[in-house]
Amino acid sequence: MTQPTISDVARAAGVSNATVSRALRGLGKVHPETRDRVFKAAAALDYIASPTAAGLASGRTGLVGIITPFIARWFFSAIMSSIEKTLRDHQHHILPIDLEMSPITRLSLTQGSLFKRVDGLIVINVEMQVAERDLVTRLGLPVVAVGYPFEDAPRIRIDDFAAVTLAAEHLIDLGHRSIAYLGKARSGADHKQTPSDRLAGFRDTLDRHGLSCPDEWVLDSDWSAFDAHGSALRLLSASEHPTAILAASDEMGLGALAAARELGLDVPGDLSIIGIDDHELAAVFGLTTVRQDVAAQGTAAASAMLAELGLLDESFGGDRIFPVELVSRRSTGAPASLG
Amino acid sequence: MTQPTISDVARAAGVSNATVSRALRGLGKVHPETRDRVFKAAAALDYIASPTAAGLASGRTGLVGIITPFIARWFFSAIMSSIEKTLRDHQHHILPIDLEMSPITRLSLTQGSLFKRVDGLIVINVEMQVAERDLVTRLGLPVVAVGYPFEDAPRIRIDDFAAVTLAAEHLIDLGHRSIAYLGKARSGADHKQTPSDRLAGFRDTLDRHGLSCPDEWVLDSDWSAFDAHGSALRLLSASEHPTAILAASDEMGLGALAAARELGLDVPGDLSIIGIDDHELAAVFGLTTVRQDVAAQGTAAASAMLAELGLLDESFGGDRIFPVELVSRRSTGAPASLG
DNA sequence: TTGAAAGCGGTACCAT
DNA sequence: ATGGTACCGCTTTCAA
Repeated sequence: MTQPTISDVARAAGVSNATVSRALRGLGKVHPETRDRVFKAAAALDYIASPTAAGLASGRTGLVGIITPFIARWFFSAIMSSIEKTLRDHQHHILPIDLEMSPITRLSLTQGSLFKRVDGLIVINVEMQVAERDLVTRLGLPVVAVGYPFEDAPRIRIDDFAAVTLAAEHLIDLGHRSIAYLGKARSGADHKQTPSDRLAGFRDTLDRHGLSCPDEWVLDSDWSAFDAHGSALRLLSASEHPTAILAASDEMGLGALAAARELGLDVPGDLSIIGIDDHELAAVFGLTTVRQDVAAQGTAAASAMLAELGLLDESFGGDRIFPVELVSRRSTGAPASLG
Repeated sequence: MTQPTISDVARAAGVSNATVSRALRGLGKVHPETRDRVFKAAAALDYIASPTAAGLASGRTGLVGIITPFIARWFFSAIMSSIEKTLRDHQHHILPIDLEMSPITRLSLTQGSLFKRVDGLIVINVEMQVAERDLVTRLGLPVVAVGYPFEDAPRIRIDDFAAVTLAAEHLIDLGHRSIAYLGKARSGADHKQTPSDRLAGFRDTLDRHGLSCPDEWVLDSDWSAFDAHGSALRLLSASEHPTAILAASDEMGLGALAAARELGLDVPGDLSIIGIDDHELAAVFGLTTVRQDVAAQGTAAASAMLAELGLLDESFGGDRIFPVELVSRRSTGAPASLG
């Protein structure tokens, strides 16, 4: 029940604690024979070093905090999965914080012990609060930002503006002139950079093409499929509705798709729908979208963190903008009025 | 840059380290006036205790490991979100491990430092390997199981067998006699308890009603919507197909729904589809399903862990089986042949 | 109620 | 290449 410590291994191998430590961590400067004895002794005792003790002594915990506005949504769980796997390959663990419904609880990030128990922070699409930035600075914590920028920390992202542009121009090229937008952020959301960039891109593209979009066709959403479904239902039930909907995410696009079918609209005949992301279900339901590679972004974020921690030869830094790509499927086509 | 330690606070408050420690943790046995001085000093210095040092000294890290077969799938990300929030309310953090694609890497759980850095383990729907069970025992780590059982650890789950029974009988009640099943686990998956329980429930229900299901109507799946979509497409393209599909999860049910629409089948006229879970998109697409409350299960799992750690007054333990409920929507109805 | 001091289990610098 | 030995910063008896 009582675990073997480094001293037990040292005694068994007939060497000092220091040597055991070096040998087990592969620090060189250890005679191969000694190294062998140490490994044998450690194995015989089923020795596992205490990460806590090592952390206290070395100042490195092997933990990376992940701050996200949601855990349970497509982009966030997908990127977390990929970050976790990459970090684990380098003996690091993630310590995720789900900000959803925690406007107040964020105190716990600074007051509580999160920041003091991690070696670094990956911040996914949220803005750090003042107290949080202060503490990060004071602790000298390395930060990697995904989406929303953080000071001059390395940043991983797609060009949201360009992604929407791609989506909007796809619709425009098909002949659509009246296009609704689904996914304007509600005020107070923690998650806002992506929503606002995408909306800006939409407006800009319409402008450049001499088109406009009435306010009532720019739909609020909390970015859930459920909420989007309701909004789309309302939009499409009106006497006059647009010939296309650009949804700022596939989850919302799927909500719109379901709404259209529910109302008996032909897609894309009566209504074209395009999303952004390339959610697994977009392919399944034939939703046209602008694809981003989330797993690659996760790997990049994790690598950037490892680099910040000096654990990688390569160095990252700066902005890494991942490409996006139009994936044309069955939910978009020329408006029937043209056909 | 150099952080204040407990000694700095002690000095500033004119008391000993021990008193600071007690005061800050609210351990009673501290004079209110002293307590005040300590708090003021701590605040003035922006003192935050080192969790690592506290962990080493106390033997408790405040970390709970979460072992799951996937992070990026509906059930798993949803329950993780809820576990994280509950645990965080009690000053604990989660340390998730994504087993997906890591058949070998599981070594890292024991060899690597996961088990030695957590106070307990929540194991979600995976079977622990021998080395893992051994280590858990040796370390005396408390375990809470979700779904797949672990020795006599507290267990949180729904009755998968009953859930499928509910789904199958719904179809049978509607008049279906030829029902396909989607979601037989492929061999080698880490995630298997739920798949096998659900399949068993399906077979049993059919038996009890004197029905049978040919092998080619029991479809393999890795439980992704994408894979299910492909299987359903194949099934429904055959010259003769069932009047209903029971999908072992909503993600798969949605895949089947998309396939049916793609082939121009009327749902539920030509084909009824029922899922299990009540995924957000099930409501959106009108998929009939058997609902389970994942957030409640997450809260329960977290509470059970806190109880195991002696941090809660109430005690959990034993099996907690959460209720499921049929949610009838538009994807199921009587088979056309009856109408 | 408070303080002194011995750990907790490693790491890393300084010698040798 | 190896050993000695101060820490790392907090918790927890044991005494006072």
